[in-house]
Amino acid sequence: MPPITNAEIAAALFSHADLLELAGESPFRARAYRAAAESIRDWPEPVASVAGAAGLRTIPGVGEGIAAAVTDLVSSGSHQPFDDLAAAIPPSLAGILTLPGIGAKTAMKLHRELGIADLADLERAAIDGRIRAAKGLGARTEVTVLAGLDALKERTGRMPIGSALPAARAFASAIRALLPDMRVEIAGSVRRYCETAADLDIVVESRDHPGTIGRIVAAPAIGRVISQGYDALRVALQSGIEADIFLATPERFGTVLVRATGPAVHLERIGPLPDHAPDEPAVYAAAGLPWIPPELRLGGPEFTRTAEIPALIRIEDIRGELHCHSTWSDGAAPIGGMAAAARDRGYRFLAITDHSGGLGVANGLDVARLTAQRAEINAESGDPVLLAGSEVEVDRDGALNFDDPTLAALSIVVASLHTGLRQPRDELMARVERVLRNPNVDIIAHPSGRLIERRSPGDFDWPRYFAIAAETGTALEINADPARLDLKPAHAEAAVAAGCLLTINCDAHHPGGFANMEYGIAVARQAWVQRDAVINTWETSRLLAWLASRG
DNA sequence: GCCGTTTTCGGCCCGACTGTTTTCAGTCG
Repeated sequence: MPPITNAEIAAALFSHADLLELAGESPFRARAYRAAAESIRDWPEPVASVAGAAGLRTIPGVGEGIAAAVTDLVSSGSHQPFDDLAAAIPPSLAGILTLPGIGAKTAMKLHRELGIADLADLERAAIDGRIRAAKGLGARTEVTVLAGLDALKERTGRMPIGSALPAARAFASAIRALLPDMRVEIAGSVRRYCETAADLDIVVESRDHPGTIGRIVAAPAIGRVISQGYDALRVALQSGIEADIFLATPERFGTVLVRATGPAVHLERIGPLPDHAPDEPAVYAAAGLPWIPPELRLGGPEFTRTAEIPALIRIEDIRGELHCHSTWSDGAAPIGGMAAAARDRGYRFLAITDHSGGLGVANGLDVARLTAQRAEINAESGDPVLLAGSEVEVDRDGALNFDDPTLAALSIVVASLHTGLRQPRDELMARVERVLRNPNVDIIAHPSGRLIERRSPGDFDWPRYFAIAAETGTALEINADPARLDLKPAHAEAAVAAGCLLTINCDAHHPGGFANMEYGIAVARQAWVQRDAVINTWETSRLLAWLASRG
């Protein structure tokens, strides 16, 4: 029997966490299992080969209890307390917890009173109108369930780029360490900065394919080999992520890299690829084309708009960020720490925009704390220039958390809708219009409210949204958090075409959060955005003048 | 169940909204 992989251990812990939640155990206990599961899934080496409980406990989130469970799972594939709970509550029931509005209590009620054990049972019950038979549940719950099931069916099951790209980089580094003199490049949808990826693709330079494959399969990050050919290999990593590895001789590395990067619609437009091109520019040159950056390979506009490519925004154009958080609200670092991180990136300005009081869970600021914070911001060094701001919560009626004099006293105001995103279109649009028409509001953050693969965007009337934003001069954000990527490329392109200004921000909650800028830049480039439309590429003086000209 | 050095217990996200009640439990961000 092959040793259990990190992904399999993590799956057992995740499943137990769900069952603990259903069983009504302490939510902190369930959370502890999930935290340990994530740590183990992402551990760079096989946890099965980590020796002893003491070794296991060096993994963050793994303590005495979970180390014992993992030891059992490694030695026998099972752990008695897990099996006992799974016998009492069907693990498939956890599937219905993914529906918005259905929590552990409701799930158990549905199980006990209606015999529901999985999503399919629940769907039938909702369609038949049987959910209302359960005490405390009504017709509205049936609607919620059916809407949730619809949203679930739209999920792709792919991993977000924010997980896929770091995983690809880590795996590519591991291969480079085994093959120090060979080129190793990430390819596929990850290289193209697609918002989700099904798997990883890696191209490895090789002069001796059997020998190269022999060295790669020894990588500790690999959980098992799925299939193996002469010049290709498909593996499942310890994390459960699957990866295709393509071998290429130096003479045809470019050909293989272009093909492995795709997508098919782009390759079709290029036509037959040369058999032997050592690098990508040679492939494109053979087709009479300039080299096309991977994120622009979409199968259409990159062939007709080649002249625009050099003018597209680049990450070096970004001069600062206009949306970040500190320990004053839900950030992990004090203002000075965030400023230092921005300084390290060469930024000239940084807006501190902690949450307003309306978002209680995020330790939002009231007016008194906002005033105190402004004093702290003003006491900072001035490199980068700090702007005292706020991420102000928009209430369900479109009112902002702070009154106009308070907003006017801030250097920058970022408005956000975090709640009520499922309102009908006319209510949502009325809220947004009220916010856009407030002259104190400079930026709308993550305009659609979507969370990729987790929450659908609000049902906004986008042409109208962009028309009003263009009229009021309010900048719309491309939120670079890979869980959001909001605006998405099509909307960012439409916004600029309508005359809107944009800003690309990481919404950083800790100093490392600024590293997400590359994702936001990729979105902007996919939207064919040029630098000048993005206000945080502007010189500090121009940005300050723009802010001063507003409310 | 995990964590930490103002630790070996007490905290860990907590307040608003929703749908169902008839005064509130459950869910979510």
